Amino acid sequence: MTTHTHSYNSGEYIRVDGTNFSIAQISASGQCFRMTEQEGGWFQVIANGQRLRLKQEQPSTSNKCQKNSVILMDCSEADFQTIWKSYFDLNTDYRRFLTGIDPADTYLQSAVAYGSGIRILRQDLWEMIISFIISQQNNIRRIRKCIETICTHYGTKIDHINDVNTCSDSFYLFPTPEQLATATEDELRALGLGYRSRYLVETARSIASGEISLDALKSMDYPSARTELLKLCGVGAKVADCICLFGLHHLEAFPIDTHIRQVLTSHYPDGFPFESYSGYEGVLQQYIFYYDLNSSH
DNA sequence: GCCCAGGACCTAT
DNA sequence: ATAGGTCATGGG
Repeated sequence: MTTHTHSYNSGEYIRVDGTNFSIAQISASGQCFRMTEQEGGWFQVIANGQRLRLKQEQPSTSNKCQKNSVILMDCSEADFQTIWKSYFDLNTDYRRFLTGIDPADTYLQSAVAYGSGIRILRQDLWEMIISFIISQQNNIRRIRKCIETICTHYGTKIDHINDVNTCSDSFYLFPTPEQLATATEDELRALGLGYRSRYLVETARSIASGEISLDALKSMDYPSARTELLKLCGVGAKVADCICLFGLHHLEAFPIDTHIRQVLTSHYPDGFPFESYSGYEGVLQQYIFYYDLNSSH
């Protein structure tokens, strides 16, 4: 992976080469709900207290393999090195997870080939807790909508002024535990959060009060963190595993939702070979999920 | 109208 | 322990 810095009228952007990384696949993989497609092939993600714009350049040759494409990120070299490189988990070589699949497992081979370019992002723990409480018995489109709603009502507004044409451009950060703890159940229900409103209020207060410590969770191994997360209202086995995988980067967490359960029963009637992929089961889970959700096979 | 969407809680056995 | 009913909302 190599980077090059370029400047433009009011800042600089980074060209990243050789990442084996697909923005579109990450965006569609249902792990990062605040990563959205914009016009002209650009995406944006709001994370780490800021907004990043990014775009994948199509390879000029007829080879459309995204592994070798270039990614543009609207940020400084310093921010890329200290923030975004880690956020997108670009220091991890995913080939070691994907090249050792059992050749006889044609379904998993297909899933891994279909989703090559997906990575497990290193997202904010608190944001993952709330996001995946909202995700239960819900579809991705409405999950995104619900999250944007609580961001605009309880999160900090960030204003950007475009010097060229003086049009304002603003976005909202994900609310802090303290900010969300000011919400009432009735407020959230009025905003369309439904029966999950009570879960959000109680969990926000558990975290804001320190009853459950985010820092403590970050220092725990997977089994301990999972057990601790199950104490939160609205967090069951599946949501706890999503939080462990996406918010704590415990790659051995294997969330079993409706899609995964159906794949396991139809393609692995004798059991999924977890032992063969010990330590990174969750990476494969995400490839199976993406494949099942988007390939329409 | 019915069914489903990255399930969890509550209650009754 | 565990099985069944209930919970909001929006789209197909």
